Amino acid sequence: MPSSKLAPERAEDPQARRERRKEARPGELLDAALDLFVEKGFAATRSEEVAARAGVSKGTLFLYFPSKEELFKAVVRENISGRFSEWVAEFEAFDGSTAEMVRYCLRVWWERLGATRASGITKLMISEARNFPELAAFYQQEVIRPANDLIRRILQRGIDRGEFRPMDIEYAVFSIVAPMVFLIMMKHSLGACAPQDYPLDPERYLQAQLDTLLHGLCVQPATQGAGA
Amino acid sequence: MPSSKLAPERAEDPQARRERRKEARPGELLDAALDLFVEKGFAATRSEEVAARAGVSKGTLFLYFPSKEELFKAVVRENISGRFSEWVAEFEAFDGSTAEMVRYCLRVWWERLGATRASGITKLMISEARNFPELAAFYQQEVIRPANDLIRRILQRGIDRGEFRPMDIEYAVFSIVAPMVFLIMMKHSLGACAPQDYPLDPERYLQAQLDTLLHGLCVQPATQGAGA
Amino acid sequence: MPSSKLAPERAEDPQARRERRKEARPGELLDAALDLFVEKGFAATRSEEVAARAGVSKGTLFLYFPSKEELFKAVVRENISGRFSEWVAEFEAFDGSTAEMVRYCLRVWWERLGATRASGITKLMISEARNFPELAAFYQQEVIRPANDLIRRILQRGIDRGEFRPMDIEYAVFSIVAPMVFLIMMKHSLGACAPQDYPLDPERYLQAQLDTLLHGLCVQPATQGAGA
Amino acid sequence: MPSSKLAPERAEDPQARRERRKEARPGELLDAALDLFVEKGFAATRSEEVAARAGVSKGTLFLYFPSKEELFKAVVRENISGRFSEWVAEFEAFDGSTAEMVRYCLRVWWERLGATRASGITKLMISEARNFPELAAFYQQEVIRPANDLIRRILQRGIDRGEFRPMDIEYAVFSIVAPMVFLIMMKHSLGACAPQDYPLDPERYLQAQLDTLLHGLCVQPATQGAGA
DNA sequence: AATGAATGAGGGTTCATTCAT
DNA sequence: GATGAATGAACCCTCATTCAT
Repeated sequence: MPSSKLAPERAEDPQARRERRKEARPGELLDAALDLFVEKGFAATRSEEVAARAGVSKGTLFLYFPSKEELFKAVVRENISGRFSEWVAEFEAFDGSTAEMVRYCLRVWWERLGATRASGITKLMISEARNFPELAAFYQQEVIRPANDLIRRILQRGIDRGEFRPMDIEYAVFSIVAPMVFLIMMKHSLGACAPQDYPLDPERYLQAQLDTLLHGLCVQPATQGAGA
Repeated sequence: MPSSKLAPERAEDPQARRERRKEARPGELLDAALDLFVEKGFAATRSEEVAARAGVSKGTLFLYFPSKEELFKAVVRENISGRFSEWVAEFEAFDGSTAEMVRYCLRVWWERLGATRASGITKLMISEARNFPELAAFYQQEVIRPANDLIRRILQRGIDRGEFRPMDIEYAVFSIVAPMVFLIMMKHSLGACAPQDYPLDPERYLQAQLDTLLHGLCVQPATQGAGA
Repeated sequence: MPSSKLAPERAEDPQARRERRKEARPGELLDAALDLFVEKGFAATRSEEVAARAGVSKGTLFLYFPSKEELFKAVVRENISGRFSEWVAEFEAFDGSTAEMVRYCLRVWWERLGATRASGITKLMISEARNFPELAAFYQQEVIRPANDLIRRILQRGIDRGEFRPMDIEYAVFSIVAPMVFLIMMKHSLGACAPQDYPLDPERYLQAQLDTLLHGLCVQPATQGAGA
Repeated sequence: MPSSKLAPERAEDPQARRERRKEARPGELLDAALDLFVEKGFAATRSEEVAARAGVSKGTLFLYFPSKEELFKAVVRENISGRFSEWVAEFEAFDGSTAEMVRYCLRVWWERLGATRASGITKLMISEARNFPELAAFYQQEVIRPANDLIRRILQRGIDRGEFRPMDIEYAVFSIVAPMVFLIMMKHSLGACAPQDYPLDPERYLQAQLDTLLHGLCVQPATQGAGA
């Protein structure tokens, strides 16, 4: 009877497959839930739909997650994996100009996050933060702070090397973050609703943002703060 | 003893009070609805709660607004789109440099929208767009399109007058929109959860964004697109 | 002040008109209610609509009729005016053959009842009888019994004069009543819904019913009851 | 001591009982719905009441029928239109004279529909048609059209075989339909209120209608249309 | 008498959650 | 563990009825 366990490489017997599936269950459910939460928001996602997409019954979902809220929390926590350390290292080894670094930053961000399913987490988090304050705190700590730190260091590098003008670094960080967040929100919300009204081409968008970001709108560097 | 307080100007004509109430009702309901929609989202806001907060019964709400969706639209019109024409006129009469115009734009936007409760509508709409396509379309038409048009015209003016460098206007619009949307999202989402983690001072934020926006990060206006 | 009452022929003063209207109110309300009850049934008729059609406010309706049910009862009672005595006299004076009498009966019925708004009462009564048993009893007594009596006498005359074959008079009455009731029901229900599906021409309908009624479907008078 | 009653045939497999219940549910619900629709009308029948009568909760009803309208349609299909094909086949195989066919038609109709609870559907439909146009259209298509077609063919057969006189077939159909509809209306409307006033014996009623239908009232087949 | 703003009990429908199997 | 039938609390919206004016 346990012979099947002794012959792992042979044709799967159903018992074994079942065991493996059992362990995979939570992951499959979280996967399905991520998609649906991102697409429809927390309230509008039906538990049954999550279960169906994961290929199990409604009851099973509640076997693994005691409530829809807990499922949501698990989804977010599961998907906020800090890959920041790796990126930080990358940027520390970066060699070019800081302007190039900023360009690289947005490009990399888009490729590794913005364009992937993970961007849905950002959208989700921003949309539902008020309903899940503990998650929001978690997200703040795990994602936002490290990201801001990284960007802050890039800006500081630019200033230190005389490439960037002096600036209010703390808030200038948002000059880089805002375009990214905005793109994600568009992609997952209004842009997903009526694509014809938002023909948002990410490449072109990022290019335009970078141009503004690095050089501003004005022809001549005007005296800062003038007229404000 | 507080009789003077009870009849301050003249004896209230009860008919008049009733009439006043009737005229005040829509406003009171819109007020309550705005608060609740922003606080809990469209779907999670119960009609009865809106009515209760306005001090009337459930049925009364539907005397003034035929459905929850129409109530939402009325909230949007009352707080945002109904005011565009006035703002557009203001900008058409604007006399200074286009850089000043952009500064003025963000400042006015912040004072009249961003800083008010109405800004919650934007957050709400972006969060829930996918669940309410009809509302999203309405918002797109009534708010987003006019706003984008206005900004596009400002940018065009800058270019025409030789104040702004040539640019991809269609997408440069987002350079102005993104900082505003980002501020709103922070204010109503993560920022509303843990204000201590986001000591976001709007004035300082806007100042920093404007600096980047107009002059970019770099010391020297680099050749556009170079180094990318 | 009461001068207006003394000068009835002069231009109406509003007070007088109001007085007259006041007396006409119940009738106008019953009138409006009849139309709507016939058209939409009791449950689906909204009180406010009745009031509106009568040109008064919702509140006024309840001034005259304490509830929708009472209004309904009043509508039916008001419209069941027995004009039977007059018709009975007419038929007693009838001179032609009894077959002609039957033809005359259906034609007269159609002209004076079936084609008029009064037919709505029949539809209404049959539709709502179960919900208003007292009205049903009233209708039975005031309308159905006299009508059946009249028809029974016509049939008896035919038999007595050797024009009609012997028959189960009590039930043969329905041979005349059924086509009339059926026409009314069609006219006010399914036929009013999808006229294109029921191109019911009353004249042609009555003609066809009379043909069957008087001569039957068979070519030869078969032996009665054969094969049954 | 009544243990034998508790396990009459064999020990119930609980799974089997549950399965059986699931399969029985739609039927039980349709049953309850038929009763209530007939008794109170479509609009006045509350979903919860249907569920309660079937011994389930409100929610369960909507597990089996997506809406009250669909429930009604299912009731009609279950009780009327679903049985037409079988009846049509019966008539196509009919061998006797067409007069016998008509007699058979009314008798069968009475036994299988008129005398059953399902006849209430007809009354209901006629009473409420104007309020539920979609249901009316459904009923027209699923019930009335097939029934009329069948009757039309019977009449045509009579004419073709020289048994029936030439006639306005389209309208002669009503000569057969009207007595049936009338009987139903009496049974479910006025007759259901005050049975003592309507001692309507269906057998005798149908016999009398058939006599008139086949042979008319007159002793001699008069020249058609004469005297009108 | 007349008004019409306000009420609030329902009714159809949804869906997270439970639990017998 | 897994299932999915069943539940029932909500939620949006309607409309007969009331009552202050």
